[in-house]
Amino acid sequence: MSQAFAPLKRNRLSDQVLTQIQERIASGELRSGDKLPPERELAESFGVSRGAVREALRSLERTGLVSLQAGAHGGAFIGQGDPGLIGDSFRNLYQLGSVSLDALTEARLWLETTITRIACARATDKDLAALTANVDEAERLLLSKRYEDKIDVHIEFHNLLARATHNAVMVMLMGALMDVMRDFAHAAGGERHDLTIKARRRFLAKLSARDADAAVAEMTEHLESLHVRYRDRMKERPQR
Amino acid sequence: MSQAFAPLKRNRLSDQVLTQIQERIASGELRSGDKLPPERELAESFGVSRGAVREALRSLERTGLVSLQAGAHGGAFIGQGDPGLIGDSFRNLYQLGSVSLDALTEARLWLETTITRIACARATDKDLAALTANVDEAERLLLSKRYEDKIDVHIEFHNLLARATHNAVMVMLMGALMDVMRDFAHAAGGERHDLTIKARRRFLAKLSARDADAAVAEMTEHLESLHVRYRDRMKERPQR
DNA sequence: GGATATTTATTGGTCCGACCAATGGAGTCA
DNA sequence: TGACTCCATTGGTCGGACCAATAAATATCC
Repeated sequence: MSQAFAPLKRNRLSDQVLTQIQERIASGELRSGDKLPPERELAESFGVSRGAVREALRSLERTGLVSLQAGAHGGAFIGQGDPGLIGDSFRNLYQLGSVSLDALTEARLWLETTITRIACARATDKDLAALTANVDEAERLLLSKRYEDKIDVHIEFHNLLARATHNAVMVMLMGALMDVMRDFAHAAGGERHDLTIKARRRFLAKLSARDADAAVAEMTEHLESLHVRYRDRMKERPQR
Repeated sequence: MSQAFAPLKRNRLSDQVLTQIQERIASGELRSGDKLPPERELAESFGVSRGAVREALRSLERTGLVSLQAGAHGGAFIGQGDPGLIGDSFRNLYQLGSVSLDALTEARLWLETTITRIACARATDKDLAALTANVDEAERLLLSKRYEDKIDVHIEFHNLLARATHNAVMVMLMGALMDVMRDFAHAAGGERHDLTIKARRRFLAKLSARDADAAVAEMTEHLESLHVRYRDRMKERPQR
């Protein structure tokens, strides 16, 4: 059958510079902490203008691949990546209408169910203490005016729970979804945080008892009611 | 208590331009498909040089927020985001040593378990047909020389399974993890694909019968053996 | 001598003004 | 009518200048 040819676009010099540096990172030739030559040198060895090099570096910086630093011993240093970019991606996809709120909350619920099960098996005393401390903090903030703070503490609970799986990727995935959720929460505002806190204390009891099914049931119920409430709120707002 | 002040760095003009455009997208003022003013105009209204504007646009382009297009009716168009960026983020995090192979495969296994359960409940005949067709294709390719092709077909199986959840976010998450897995597979090479195909046929039978527990068992066993094999292979290679 | 201020070299950040390259529409000619 | 040519618009590149941050080297002062 006839192959569908790729549209091919790669004519920009700055993209070629970008690609070449990326390849050196992928191949392991450039590693975290290494320093790239100065822009002027790069420009010369690539045979392009400094502007082209800068655009490439700007792209790399945006992806967390390099971080730029001015000054005498500055330069373009290979970074360590940025887990926050995953959340940014989702945020953008949502803002641009490529994913729906429903899909996000549904996925989050499934993810959190899994996380709860794993956390039940793996959570250390330290993890449980951190979760408890978080709920305590939330309770302290009940009377606070700044509801952004309150929301952030509640969001953090989910991230702490993910951390109890002791799996870095899971922490990142959950963190990414919660980043988007934070936007909603800030926009939607005013939850019944007192009820949430009570639910979380019950949840933590189940978790401490290593009763996975009961913990999942508690979590599911809470999240689903929250989802319904968000959905109602967002309906009243202009869709973008 | 004393607040820990943020380090603050935002002095670059190009970053301020970037931020302002991003905010207009976030606020919904700029939507998918809209066109930004020409670079020269932007530069004038921001009161900065064209170079600064270009660097900002380059950043936006990298994130899939805008796509640049030369020519008479060209310009910077607001895009729709790029789901592939999530996979890129993980790839970078791995390459730069911020996440381990173990964490990735473990998370993938958990994710795939969830996906299997959901797919069992939601997969349509069309989904099942697509999965079957994929395995057929894999069988046809058994004798092929190009092992990259064979691997890609095998990878695609997991993406198709994720699609059977009918949740776009889940598809993206799985797709992201599989992107990284593809790199490994290409590097590690030569699997016993004939065995994999047999396992998948058994798996599909369980899935068609809507027997979630059995399907999960089949999937888990296969993935775990795969994981062990990868790990052994990568040990022989220089770690980066 | 040692602490402090100053200079200086390096490197990213910005600007300007020019020209090239792609592209689609208007105008032209057969 | 239809194919061709020109041209205005807009991104892509260039180079060469200057500013700003930074740390090391140097000079200065007690």
